[in-house]
Amino acid sequence: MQLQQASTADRPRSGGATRWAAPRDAAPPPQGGLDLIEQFGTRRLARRGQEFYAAGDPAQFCYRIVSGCVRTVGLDEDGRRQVAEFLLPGDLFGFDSLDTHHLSAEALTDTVVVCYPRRAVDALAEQHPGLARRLRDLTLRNLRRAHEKMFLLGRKSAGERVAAFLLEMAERTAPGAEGTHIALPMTRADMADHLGLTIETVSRTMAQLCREGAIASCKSGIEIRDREALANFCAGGTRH
Amino acid sequence: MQLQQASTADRPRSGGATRWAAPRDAAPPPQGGLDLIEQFGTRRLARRGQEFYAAGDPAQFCYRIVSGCVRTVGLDEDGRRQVAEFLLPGDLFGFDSLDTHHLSAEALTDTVVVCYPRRAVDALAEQHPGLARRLRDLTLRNLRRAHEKMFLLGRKSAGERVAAFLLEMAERTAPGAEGTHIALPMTRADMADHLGLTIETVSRTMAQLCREGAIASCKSGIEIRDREALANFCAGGTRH
DNA sequence: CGCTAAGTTGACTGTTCTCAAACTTGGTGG
DNA sequence: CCACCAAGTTTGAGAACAGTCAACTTAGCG
Repeated sequence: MQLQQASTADRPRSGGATRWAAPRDAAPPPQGGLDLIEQFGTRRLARRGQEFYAAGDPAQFCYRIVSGCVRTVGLDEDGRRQVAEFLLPGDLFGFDSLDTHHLSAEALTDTVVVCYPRRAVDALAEQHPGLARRLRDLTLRNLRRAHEKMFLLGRKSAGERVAAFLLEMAERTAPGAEGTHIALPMTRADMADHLGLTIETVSRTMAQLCREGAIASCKSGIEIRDREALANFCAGGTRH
Repeated sequence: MQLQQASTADRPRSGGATRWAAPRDAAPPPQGGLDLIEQFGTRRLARRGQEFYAAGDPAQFCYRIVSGCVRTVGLDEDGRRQVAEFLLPGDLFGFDSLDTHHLSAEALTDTVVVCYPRRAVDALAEQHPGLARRLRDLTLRNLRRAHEKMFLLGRKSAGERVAAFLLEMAERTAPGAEGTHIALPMTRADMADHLGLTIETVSRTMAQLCREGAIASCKSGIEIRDREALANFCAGGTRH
């Protein structure tokens, strides 16, 4: 399942754009100090289900998503799973590692990434304090998000978790828009393992949100019908 | 409740060592690139309950604990609380912030810290790539710990959470030692808000661990009686 | 067109929460 | 020194939320 470098490699500006590089879902290259690393980026395609790296692997590469969706996953000896994050076009991953990755990263859909050798990134950071700063800020933002997620997992009800998740996905894919279609490329099992619930509870909760008119379910996604109601649900919809 | 700078400030090497600077619980200054910032450190005493900073405050200082114990806390509008971490001598905090702190930090006991101005730390990091690297690694380790905690909160039972917490505290205060006294300077409420449980559940679970002989409770702490049993409890003690 | 994986729904169980009361503990002042 | 008080902790009984098990439906794919 490991990503094949040779077979899917693709020069950064090579003319042969595949359908994965279609402009409508392509994420722009990063701004700020991070554009320095762009010269070392290599474009790659990962098929649905392919693994970018496994937990414990040496951290050789970091990635930026151009199109598609990726999940980072932790697994314990009992087979219990925790999906740390879902990553969308524009998101970076694999930067948040020391010598080895402690989570695995897998493509949820066919995904195009730009891939940077860590060695080059680290060397560049040595010379450019601005880049080093950006990398630290990136990690700090991830840490902040992790703390918010800890709060979600430790202190929120099933309803609040699902509603918060849907709002987050909506915000990330179509900021501010109401009534638009939100793609949910992950399975119920992925959502459950992300939210600390079971697939049945996720399914039931989404059914309830439909019944109450907050969302409508389309195929492989939802539509936000009543953002207000969803946000409300976030802060104690089930609790009295 | 905000920490008073003037009244508690204390020059780094001033002779007037208070009882808080007693050598037996004093943590050594940091090694690696981090010792560079030591020249800017100022020693301070925070009384039990005092706040180093609140969520939303501009991030002006970062801290290293010399003795005592600190908690970082997130609070939401409903009054629900999440204790992100407990910090012990040698631990650093306040480094994991962007412009503002997103958690508050409070002293659990009378605590001596060394306090570094962020402005100086950042400026130093600009000039010393090694320090910048160390700061990023520090944040990365925090992120890794946050991910482990997410797993704990999302996927483990009450028994596993409490057992894991006690083992973690044991490991941090007396690595490898069995039968030693482990201080627990936090209240049951703090533990509950850290583990995503209620005080009653924490209390009941600890009572059960006592009954089973894994631990014994001393005043304001516990003694690990059977590390094996505790570790066992960690990985599915209540589950079949 | 049937196979498999994913999703839904229902009935039931159980862990954890809630509410309430009794019980420690530590500090304060008479 | 002891009584008192407040804060924290323990324990119990019952309720509720989410989990488990199982049947069924739907969707995707050869």
